[in-house]
Amino acid sequence: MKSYHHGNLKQELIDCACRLCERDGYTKLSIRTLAKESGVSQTAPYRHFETKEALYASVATDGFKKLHRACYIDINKKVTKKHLVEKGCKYIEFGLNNANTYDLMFGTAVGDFSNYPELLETANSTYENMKSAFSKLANEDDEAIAFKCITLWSMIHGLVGILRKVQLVGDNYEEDIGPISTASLIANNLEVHLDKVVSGIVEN
Amino acid sequence: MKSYHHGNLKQELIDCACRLCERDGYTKLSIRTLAKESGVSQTAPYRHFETKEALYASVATDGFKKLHRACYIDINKKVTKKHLVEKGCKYIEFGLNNANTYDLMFGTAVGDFSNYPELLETANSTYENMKSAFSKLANEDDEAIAFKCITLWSMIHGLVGILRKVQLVGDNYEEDIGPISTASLIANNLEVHLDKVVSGIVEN
DNA sequence: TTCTAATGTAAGCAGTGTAAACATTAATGT
DNA sequence: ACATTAATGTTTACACTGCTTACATTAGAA
Repeated sequence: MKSYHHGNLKQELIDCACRLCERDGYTKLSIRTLAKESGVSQTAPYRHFETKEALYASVATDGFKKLHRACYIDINKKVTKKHLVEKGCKYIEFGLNNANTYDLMFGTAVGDFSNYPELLETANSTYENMKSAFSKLANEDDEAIAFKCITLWSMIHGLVGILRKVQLVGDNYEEDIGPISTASLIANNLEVHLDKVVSGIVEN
Repeated sequence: MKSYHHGNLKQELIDCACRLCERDGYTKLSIRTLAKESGVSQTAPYRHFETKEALYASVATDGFKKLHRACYIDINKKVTKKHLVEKGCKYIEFGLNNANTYDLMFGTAVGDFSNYPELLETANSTYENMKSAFSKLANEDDEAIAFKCITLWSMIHGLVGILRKVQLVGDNYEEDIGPISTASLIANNLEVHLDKVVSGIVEN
């Protein structure tokens, strides 16, 4: 005997969307199947998400929250280079292990974050934390710090993209030391690799 | 008096698709409108592209060709660090100026390049050229070179992604030295920035 | 208890990718 | 030169999509 009102539909839709997006990729997600999954009519989701992009924004927000948790550096304690390396690894692991969600977060499916304040704020919180970490590590002006942030962030972000892409490219590029084996090599020695990268930035 | 057969439909479809993908983003492209644009029936494109993904693959291939042209380093002449910096800039500029095509090339719209031999080959040619450049620059074993390639590539690729994303994130994040202004600063001083990055890799 | 806003449903529109059956024409082998 | 075949085009149709509109139910405020 189910009641007319669901009671907790919005959250259930988000949870379900997160699961399906990560499992099948966000392009495969349809509002209709999502509604069916929650045992509700086709158009019910529109009471909670004006457009599909808004739904995507919620999934992306959830992703940024998880990313933030995985990479958070405690600013109250002493910050070391080791922290940045370690959390950089976590970031990359998140990107590789949640590839489809990562696409949603950094792709163009959600056009302008400004339209989704929570998404904007959550996305920026990761950046802010990184910035604070850098400012704890060395005494520099804001511009220099922001510069280092963007640099490290782009390196980490790029590594996620390339490692994924190179593996997607498939097996029939069978050189002895092809990009695939090299990528695996890096992926399996992330810490070593990141240590060099971070050193280059910190000791700039 | 147009004839039943178009004559050059495949190429026209590709050209048109490239244009529309770059203008509106590949998600907005539909096979039907593409057909209409070429004055041909809705299903005619399927004689030349088995699926929409195959069409995307053609657009991506075209993109990689352009990218390759923009970044090509002549291996027969002496290769210097300056070349890598310069071509790295070209790469980033390509990514920023052809953002939608770039998404198609490095996103997940085309799942496995192995299914599209020309795409695979074209995509790898850029990598190969970079590898050759590195091997000309210093005498090292293949693994070390491949390593440097992936490193530089991921840094460049990441910079494209972050610079774009940060700008997408919008204006209402109005710190004095926020990520947006910093990103612009980097974008406007690409050569300086890349010089540091490349130096770090070359003099590893 | 009444009224209103929030949340649900039903029906339907315009658009999509793509499959199947058929039409026309270019290319090819004898 | 002509018949056959393969390539390339059209028509029709299916199942699916995001989203709109009009209406139904109900929770919570007045």
